[in-house]
Amino acid sequence: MAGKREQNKRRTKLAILEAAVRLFTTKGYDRTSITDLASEAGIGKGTIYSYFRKKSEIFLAFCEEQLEVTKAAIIQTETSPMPLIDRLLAIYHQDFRFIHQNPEFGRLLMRETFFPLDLNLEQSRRLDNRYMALLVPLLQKAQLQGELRRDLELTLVLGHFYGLYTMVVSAWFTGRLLTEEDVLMALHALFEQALQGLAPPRPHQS
Amino acid sequence: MAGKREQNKRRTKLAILEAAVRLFTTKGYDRTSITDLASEAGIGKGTIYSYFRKKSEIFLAFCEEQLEVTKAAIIQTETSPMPLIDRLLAIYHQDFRFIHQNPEFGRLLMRETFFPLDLNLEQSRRLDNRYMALLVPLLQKAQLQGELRRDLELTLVLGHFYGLYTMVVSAWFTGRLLTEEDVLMALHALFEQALQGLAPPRPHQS
DNA sequence: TGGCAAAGTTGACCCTGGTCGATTTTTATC
DNA sequence: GATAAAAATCGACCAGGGTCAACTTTGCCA
Repeated sequence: MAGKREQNKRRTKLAILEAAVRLFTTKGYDRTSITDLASEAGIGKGTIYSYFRKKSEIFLAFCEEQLEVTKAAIIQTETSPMPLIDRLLAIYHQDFRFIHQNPEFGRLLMRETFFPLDLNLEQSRRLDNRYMALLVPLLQKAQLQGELRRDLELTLVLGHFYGLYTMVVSAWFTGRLLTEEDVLMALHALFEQALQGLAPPRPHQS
Repeated sequence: MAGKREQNKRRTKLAILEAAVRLFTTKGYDRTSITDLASEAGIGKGTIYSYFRKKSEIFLAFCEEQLEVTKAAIIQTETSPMPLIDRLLAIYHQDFRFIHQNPEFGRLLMRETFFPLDLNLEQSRRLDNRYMALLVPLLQKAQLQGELRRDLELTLVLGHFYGLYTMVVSAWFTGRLLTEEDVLMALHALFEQALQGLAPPRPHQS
């Protein structure tokens, strides 16, 4: 039997993750204690800590799983022939839907992603590198089609949009934007601004 | 003695805050327990909770105090006659200096400000309403001087810049940007992008 | 197979944030 | 000043995250 040890480890980790899915979605993250998690997974409390360093790490792993759905949805929109702005809006809308439906998870996820407290660096980075991989091709295409300046570094462009999205989500979390509709409108306005520029159009240059 | 009660309350609250300044700056936030705080302030543990609802609230109050310095520095730059982008950069640079020097506080502050967990809503809102009050006049002036489109809602413009700033700070926290210099350069590039627009300049419109 | 080292598991334990009812202090009223 | 209501203080207590030294299982080799 090739590696009983490995096999067990994989099974235990899976059990923890499954327990997490079950308990987090029913009781919420805060209301789920490590002890709960352990007994639901049928293992001892200490064992959990030989698979995850902190509770929040379990949470991130959980989120990664949940986000696969979103990711799939995003990939779908990717091939449709719309103007860049609409594509971006569709994608971020998709993302926001998840947050809107799971505010608790969304909040914690964004907290950890943007201002990570633990040493989740690799993990948190992996999480939004996914976005990079997803969006960069889209931006490249937009460049080719003349919807986007070609002299810009795509990383920065991506950061630009992502920053605006973050700001809007934060505004929703803090109650400055109330409905899903508000969020979308604000996002649209900001993206429009970003594309057209905040400075008045030059009379004609060159 | 007009209101011994009020007097005592004020004194106690001050004592807590002073203890917070002393302990947070020497031991850090996490390493300072509520009990530490209480004994340093010369009061009982429970008393703290009749002045602050959560530990994080003490922290925010502490930050508000620390940020007065930054605020003052910002006000100074406000009257100098530079192009909008340089002014903005100066301001955010100032702000980042605080974060750079106090990463732990900066991180927690931004976490609470953007994705508040407790019911700090009023407090967290107050914190960045300050920025509004500070920056809006600057933007208005820029509008008058033709550096900024006049058809834009200033709230959105402000959100735009703030969002970009946040993104850059987050990139620093997550190790994507390493030095203070990197941060400034990225911020400059993003602001430039925002002003000029991401879309290619229209040949000539209207 | 026997036996031993390494890997993995465990729950008692520690510490901390936050609660709560009992106790003390202040104010108002007579 | 006496007294009662209201406000404020307090620390024992609780629950949860995280640690660790003892213990069990697995893999390996003679």
